[in-house]
Amino acid sequence: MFRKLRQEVIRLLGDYGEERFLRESEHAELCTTIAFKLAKEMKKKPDEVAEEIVSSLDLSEVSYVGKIESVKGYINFYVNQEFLEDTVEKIIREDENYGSFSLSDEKVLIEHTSANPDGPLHIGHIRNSIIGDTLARMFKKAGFNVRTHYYVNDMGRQIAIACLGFSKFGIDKSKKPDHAIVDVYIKMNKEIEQNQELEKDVEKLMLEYERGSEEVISLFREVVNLALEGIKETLCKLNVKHDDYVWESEFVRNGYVDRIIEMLEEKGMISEDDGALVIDMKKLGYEKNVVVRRKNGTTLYVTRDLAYHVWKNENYDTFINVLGADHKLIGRQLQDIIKALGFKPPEIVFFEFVSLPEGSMSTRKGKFISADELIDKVFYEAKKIVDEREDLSYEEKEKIARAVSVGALRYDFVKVAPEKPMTFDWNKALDFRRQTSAYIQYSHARACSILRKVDEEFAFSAEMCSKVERELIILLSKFSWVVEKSIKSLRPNVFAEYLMDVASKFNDFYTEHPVLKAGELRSHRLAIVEACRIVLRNGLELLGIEAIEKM
RNA sequence: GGACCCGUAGCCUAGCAUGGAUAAGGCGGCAGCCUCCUAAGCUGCAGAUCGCGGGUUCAAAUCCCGCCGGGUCCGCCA
Repeated sequence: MFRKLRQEVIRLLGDYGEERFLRESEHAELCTTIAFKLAKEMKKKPDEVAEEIVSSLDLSEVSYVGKIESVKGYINFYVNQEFLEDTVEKIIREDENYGSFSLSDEKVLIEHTSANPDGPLHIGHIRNSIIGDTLARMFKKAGFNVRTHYYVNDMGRQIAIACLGFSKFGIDKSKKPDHAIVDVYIKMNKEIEQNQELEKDVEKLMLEYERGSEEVISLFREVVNLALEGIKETLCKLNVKHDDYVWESEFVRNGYVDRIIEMLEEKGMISEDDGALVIDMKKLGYEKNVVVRRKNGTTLYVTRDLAYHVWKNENYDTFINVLGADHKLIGRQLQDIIKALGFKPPEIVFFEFVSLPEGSMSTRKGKFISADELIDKVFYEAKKIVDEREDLSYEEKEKIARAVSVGALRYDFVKVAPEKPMTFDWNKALDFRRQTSAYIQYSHARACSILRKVDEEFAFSAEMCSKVERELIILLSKFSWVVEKSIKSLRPNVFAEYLMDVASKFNDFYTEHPVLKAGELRSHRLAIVEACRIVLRNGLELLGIEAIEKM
């Protein structure tokens, strides 16, 4: 609804309706600062210009603007009662579809997580998963045709090391498979450090895998699948699911890698250097060249990734990759090479690292906190709090603790803008009695609790709205607008913040306004509670957090 | 050496794209609020030279330049 209002205001303003001057404000629903800009050109005072603009506007042309006024050069727009009534009516009518809109029906591919299958996901990887999964949910809400990929790096050196360790030591079958794999991976790395001769075995294994040796392929498949099995289980606990797992070796086997090299040759972008094939990056503004084929004839990660992006171009309209900040250089190089080949480059969301107080994490050295450990500990803490309640069954308590702990985790990661570095702190992760996600879930449960007690028609009336009710409804109307802002800037934290505001405003309403004992206002307020319930539930769902009805 | 990102109250963050109305939340601290729909809640108080220094502008947390602090990258690794 707010999107509609913005469109109306832009139309009403006509020549003055430039979007970049239009903003939300604490003083009015919308305001424009265009008078400041025009005042300069016209050599007049901003408030005079604003006055002139206001008096030229005809309110009868629009349906949702109730009042326009100019204050100190700002032009403020306020909504009318019809806007409030239509908003509440639309929310209740659309229910679980409220907030959905059709910005575009393009096919979007979102690639995220894509951690090397050499061990369990750690707390840095899940920042990737949570950003990626939340973006995917938001693009769907905006009407896009979304598919998510986990790109499996099955051809890397680290996988060869894991495979070597796997065949040498075997694995502990009593452990979760990804944890069992990382054990032999770490052990093998230590062996290699002490005995450089083993490097040759790693190289041989990589070579044979790329050449397609049946035996080696089945070894790699076994190891990678074991790791993925564990990774999928972890992701599932976090409500993250990928549509497809795409193995990079596919692009070697299906000819895309050969094609990409041919294309590069045709465009004259490639040359030989000491037996290897390299892309001349100086023309694209980079210091160093990029090798796409080694002297021994094997390809590199970037070669397969280029092939993957040619494939993406053939199958999707838009592609978004969520990558750690350490991939910035190679990511930008990839974008530029793909562009130079005449294809559409991926959009990339770079997120900064999650570090431990003692420094950065390393899977190879076994220096990391696994996502599983974090999930278990947070669940345990949540369970302790829920167990204090005596009015809930065992199943209800489990369900609540699960929902609250996953919510706390997801919200903690999603609320921070991707470009901000994070330092992980156990105390903060586990102290979630006042976690924002729980606060939002609690607000939802409160709304449900009221609605459980009634069985009657709701009848919203804009005339009866208090100040808080009015503010609350305007906030509810912004749902799809905030989704749009979030996906355009690829920053899901914007929506996370919005939902917190809704919960906070709902709690204001809740404490100030009795609902069940509101007399003639009862059905009016019930409609507001119902609308809030819907917005909170749909919003939590968008963040991948379960909206529980009791807590 | 070169490049990129971050730096906002004791702590965590929003705002920066598109400069504009008293810099907004949360945590923690202090003081209050349950004969009434879930107190995982609400109210109030205290707490900020928006890293530092210049510049542009009627107006800078926001744009430009320089510096400082933290992180990252610059492999025939991924």
